Amino acid sequence: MTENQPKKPSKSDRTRAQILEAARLLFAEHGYDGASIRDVAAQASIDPAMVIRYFRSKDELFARAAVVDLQLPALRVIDRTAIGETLIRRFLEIWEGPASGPGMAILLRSATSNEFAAEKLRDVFGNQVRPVVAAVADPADAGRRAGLVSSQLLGLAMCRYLLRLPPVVALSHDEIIQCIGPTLQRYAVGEDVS
Amino acid sequence: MTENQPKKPSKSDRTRAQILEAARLLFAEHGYDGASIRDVAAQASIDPAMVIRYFRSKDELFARAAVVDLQLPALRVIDRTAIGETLIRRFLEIWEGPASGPGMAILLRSATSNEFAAEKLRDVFGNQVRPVVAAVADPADAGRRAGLVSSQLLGLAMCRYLLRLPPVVALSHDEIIQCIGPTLQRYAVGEDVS
DNA sequence: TCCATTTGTCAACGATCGTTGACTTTCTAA
DNA sequence: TTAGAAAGTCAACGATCGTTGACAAATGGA
Repeated sequence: MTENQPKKPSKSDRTRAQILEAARLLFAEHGYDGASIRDVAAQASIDPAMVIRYFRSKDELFARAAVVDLQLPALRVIDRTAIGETLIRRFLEIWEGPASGPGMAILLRSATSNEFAAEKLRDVFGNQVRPVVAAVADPADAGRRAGLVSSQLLGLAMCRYLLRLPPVVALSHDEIIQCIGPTLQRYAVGEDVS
Repeated sequence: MTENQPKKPSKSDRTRAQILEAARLLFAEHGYDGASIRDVAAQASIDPAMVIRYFRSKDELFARAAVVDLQLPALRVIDRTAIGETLIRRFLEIWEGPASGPGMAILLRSATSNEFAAEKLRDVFGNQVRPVVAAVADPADAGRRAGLVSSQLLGLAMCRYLLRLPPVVALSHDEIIQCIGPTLQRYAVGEDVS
């Protein structure tokens, strides 16, 4: 036994990983409807039947592929004077950093026409974004404030990564931080946001 | 001849209008892929073949349905101290007013997985939003400023009308104007937006 | 009234989709 | 070495899709 994992070093769930990686790539690029199981199989150089064998259905495959962890809890101990800049910096890491996967792209790409993706995306902002805002603002306002923050971040993602609006794509990281950061700051802790 | 139109008072392009209305409703609700020609035909209480007869293909039907006129040119003569509030008020009229159709919803619903819709949406913000911003700001910055404005407006539309994020849905018109207006104001003419 | 154009109906086509089951190959443990 | 499980291959199913063409009904001007 070449043990390093808990129980199974297991030979070919590398196939499983290949399928999942191919699925995440294609779902992020073309959405739930636009990426067929046959496309995923071809991308993974494998038989379409194997996709169903490893994941029971396309829905289940999508559910496995659309996993998002923004890793925001670490921001709970942040000073409220820099929450806006911190949020937008984390946003750029999530979308363009090497570590984070295409989870958010997968959700956002399909959320407009797939109710499961939409619900999952609502969960992300309800369970991951909102707690962070609640930690720096009056918890009674956290809902609205997190919603405002989400509207700006989601719109930026739409314009820059999905719609690829040229002037938004052209923005440098510093420009984004300088332009969007203050907006998020105001949404999160601004006093004029009733 | 009961002439009022140029040539044809024409009896049954009311059918044509019925089909188009049904298509706009379903495209706005379920997107390009989610609304089939058979669905549109059923919604219009008509045979699926008629949809193809009146519009040559589903693509052409979508192109006819996805027509958007934000009617922003009237804003060219606006004082730059209230451009933010003016924009967000117009936004609410477009999305919730009785006159405006579901054109924007149609585009936004499909733009993430349909390249034609994406290109059309880029056109809207390039040919309709950008000129307005260019009229109140340095034309050299108009591209970036219009992009920022678009990111906020598009994100708000996503959260409120498509994703239906509860805290964003719950916002009143006055709250939206109070929260989003200053953001748009800063994006459009703010001095710290390089 | 009659004929031609328009308008609508119906069934089917080819393609693609998710999914299934039978089959063969490969690997592993006794 | 050999039996059995695991991994992979293949063809096909039923459903849905956009689209087409043949045909019937309705309409309207001569």
